[in-house]
Amino acid sequence: MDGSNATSPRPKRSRPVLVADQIKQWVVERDLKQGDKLPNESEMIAQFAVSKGTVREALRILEAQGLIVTKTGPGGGSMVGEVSAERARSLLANYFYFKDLSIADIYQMRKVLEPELAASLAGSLTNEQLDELQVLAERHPKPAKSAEEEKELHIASLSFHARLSEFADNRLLGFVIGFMARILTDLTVFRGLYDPPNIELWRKGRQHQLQLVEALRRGESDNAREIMASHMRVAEELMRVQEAHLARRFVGE
Amino acid sequence: MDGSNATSPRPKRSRPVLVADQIKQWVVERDLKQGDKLPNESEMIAQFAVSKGTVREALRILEAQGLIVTKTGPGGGSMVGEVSAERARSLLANYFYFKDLSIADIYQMRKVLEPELAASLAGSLTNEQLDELQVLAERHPKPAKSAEEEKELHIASLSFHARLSEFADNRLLGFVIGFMARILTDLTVFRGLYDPPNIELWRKGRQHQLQLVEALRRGESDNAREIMASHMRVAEELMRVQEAHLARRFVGE
DNA sequence: TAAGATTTGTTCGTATGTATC
DNA sequence: GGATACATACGAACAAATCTT
Repeated sequence: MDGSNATSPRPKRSRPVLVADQIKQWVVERDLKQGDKLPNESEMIAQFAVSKGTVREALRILEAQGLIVTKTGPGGGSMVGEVSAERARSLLANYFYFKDLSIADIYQMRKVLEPELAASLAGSLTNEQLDELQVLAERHPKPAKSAEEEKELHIASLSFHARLSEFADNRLLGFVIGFMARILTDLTVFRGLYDPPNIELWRKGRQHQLQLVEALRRGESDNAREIMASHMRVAEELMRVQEAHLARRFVGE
Repeated sequence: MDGSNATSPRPKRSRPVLVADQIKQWVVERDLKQGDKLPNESEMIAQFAVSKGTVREALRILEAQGLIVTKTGPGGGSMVGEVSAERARSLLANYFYFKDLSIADIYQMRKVLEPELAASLAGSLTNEQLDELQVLAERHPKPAKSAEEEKELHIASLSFHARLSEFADNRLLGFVIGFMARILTDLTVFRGLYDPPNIELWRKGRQHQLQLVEALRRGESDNAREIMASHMRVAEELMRVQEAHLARRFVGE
């Protein structure tokens, strides 16, 4: 589950984190599953011989990591909870907050991972899933006329990839791709990464997504891989141009 | 930094997490960097008009995510902290705790990411770094004779990859590879993924690592990529055999 | 070394809120 | 609606850690 297997000289752990570790250990030892209940506060107070406040701080620690959820009322208390994908993405985004990834970094990975995902999804999606993807790809039939429209276009395109990543059988592959889509979305929202409009590239990008859905529908694995690879080359070009533009703005003013 | 941008109907947030969000916002608004100090407990109590216990729970939430560190004594208090790579790996591992990734899942990614890393590292490492990698690769010159020795061998091999990942310029690529090395190490430790000894494959694996260091030293990017690709094929075979063995043990007894 | 100041760490008692029956 | 079982929140006091002199 965790480990918290830090290094040697152990910098002194406060009682709440100690209690949190014990609770984690308690869960792992008993092999508890999602939804299984933990002892309530008063039992923990007795069990660990600490005060109410300390137990509560320990529970908040576990809650912040998404490991437990807590409900009030009779039959309430804490139970083992599933760490949601959204929470995992947020926690990981915190790690990269000060690392400032470049567009090039992200696309170095997208270029190899997205085609891999496309290939492994060919022929394994339901018609419902394929139709949903098609709807996502068909949005915004008109190329963007303004920077604001281009921003929307960009976010829409990323949501196509985000949704695709959720269909992955390989949860690790799906998570990493979804995480990158989220990072790029954040960049698009927070920074000005959406102008100037680049009609020709967007047209190609939309065509790629539609072609990809068709290839997936027909179960053409290699074809899907190749289409996605092309799509990534276009998308990278689009982002690269905008990154350069952004840099120019910063320097020029 | 975070977002916590959940979906619409908002399931009711307790006061500590509310305060934690406010503190986060406070940090982002002021663009605080690592090491910058936050207000102390009593100031926060006044600022947010909540009790000491509530403030402390909020601080534990942020601490659990690695966002702040807290010290006692004069000049103490909370400050913005760097989320360590180890903590980020632990938090992410929690997400995958119930997802049980297969060996195949992990190697689908390693096969494309590790060669990419190797290629991008060629010619950009210092002699010191290269020597350290060589030492790691040269450990265990004798093939394993027992299951226990094979386990050590496996962990040593993974630590080579973990160290390599820390040298990556691309922090995202480095993190994902390091995370996979950790997951595989955990599997090796917790489950019995190390016998029977497979001498021939291990010999090949060790040769690959030594060849890789040489290629990196000479700055041969394509060569490094190809060696790592071979290495991954061997490693996958090694793990695949052991996974089958493990499955047989579970069924057979 | 020792004393004092500062700030977090921990406990306890009490009261309030909330969901279930 | 009322009783019950549980978490939530507050406030005051004391303990421990750490810096300064």
